[in-house]
Amino acid sequence: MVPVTPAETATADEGVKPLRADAQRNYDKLVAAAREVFAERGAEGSLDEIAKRAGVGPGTLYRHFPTRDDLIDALMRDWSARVLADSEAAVEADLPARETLERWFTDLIKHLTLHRGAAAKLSAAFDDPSSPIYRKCQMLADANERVVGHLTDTHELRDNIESRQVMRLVSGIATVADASGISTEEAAPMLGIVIDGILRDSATS
Amino acid sequence: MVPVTPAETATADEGVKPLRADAQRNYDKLVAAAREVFAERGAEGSLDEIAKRAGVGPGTLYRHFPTRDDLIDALMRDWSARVLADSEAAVEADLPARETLERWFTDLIKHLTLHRGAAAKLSAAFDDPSSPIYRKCQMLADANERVVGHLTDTHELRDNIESRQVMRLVSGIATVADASGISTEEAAPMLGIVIDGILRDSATS
DNA sequence: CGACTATACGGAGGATGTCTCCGGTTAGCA
DNA sequence: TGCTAACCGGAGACATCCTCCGTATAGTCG
Repeated sequence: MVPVTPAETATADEGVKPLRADAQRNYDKLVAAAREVFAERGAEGSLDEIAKRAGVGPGTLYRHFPTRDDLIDALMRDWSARVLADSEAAVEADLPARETLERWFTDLIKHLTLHRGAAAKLSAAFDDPSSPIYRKCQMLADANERVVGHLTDTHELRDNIESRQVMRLVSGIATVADASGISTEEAAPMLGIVIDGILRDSATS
Repeated sequence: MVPVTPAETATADEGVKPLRADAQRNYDKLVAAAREVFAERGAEGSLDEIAKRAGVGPGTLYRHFPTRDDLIDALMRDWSARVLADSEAAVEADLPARETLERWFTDLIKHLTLHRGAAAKLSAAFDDPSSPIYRKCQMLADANERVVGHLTDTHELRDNIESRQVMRLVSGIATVADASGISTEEAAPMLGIVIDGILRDSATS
């Protein structure tokens, strides 16, 4: 089990005391248990269950993670890096605009549906700076801006397309797909409409 | 307080016994209380609180409405009629395609965000025939099909646009707008993208 | 009108989940 | 080895969902 400290999460790495050995152990066990439970039961899985499965009291869980979102935030550590990588890959592949978008949006939805209920949580936190996962939303928005911005620079998108709105739109698709249990492939037609809606010269089918 | 019986909800009106007078009274009080609580606290408001506010025991609530969605269904009685009317009005206004869609989508979002959390519930029930509000989703889908189908008939949309997908897409926008607390006006750019994505000759801005 | 019965009421209480408080424990250090 | 700040853990207060069943009453029939 790779030790993962809160320090790694913090933006400014200064001033964050290292955890005591036992605290670090429990922290890691909690994150692992949370990953399990959220995978099984979705983002609304029981927190006491997570504590129990980590072999730890509820108090310990709440000390490390005051809110549910703090816990979700913690288990999205490496997630950010993957999102970033995918957005860069999409730009660098240098495919035609349509394919770039198809690829990136598919990735985006994959990341948004990390587990059941995740898409809804991310969507909700998108405009709420006080949310513990707000930072993750910004990551997503930045990654999306990288791809959309690139296509804007090459004049392949209509004028006045804001990446923020595109981000919201795709979040919406992910949320609906997640909530109604339809697969990523089944969501493709919706992505197609959005792509047609932002591409400049989108040949009338 | 206008008496509203479950009979009015049922599709087939045969075989539904009329309620006893006291039962009818409680039914109405529960619907009124639910309307209040859902308006205040959203679709996740406490059911016990609704019972209490109706001056009725929890048992009575659960007898009339086995699930939360049955209750939500009940207080959307006249809602269906309004949705229907708006879709017909949109078609009959006979405006240019873009304006027709702008108008209809705005109405649609208004109906989907009946109260906080409603959009998410409707989105989730869209593909779940066992849900008590599935029927309401079909209403919505039919109304949307009326508008989108009309524009398809007049060849104003791209080929292969399925009204079902459009419906999902707009539900997604409504869900995100609701969850992140952005207003209907702020959602307009997203609707614009969708409209551009389905209109045949959508001039590149 | 009085009695009978199907129907409906209501609230006590079990099950589950969230979150806190504080007496007891232990890691790290001198 | 002993001290202390940091940490643990679980009892329990509180909220919410939902059920069960003894009690009450509306509607009906003689």
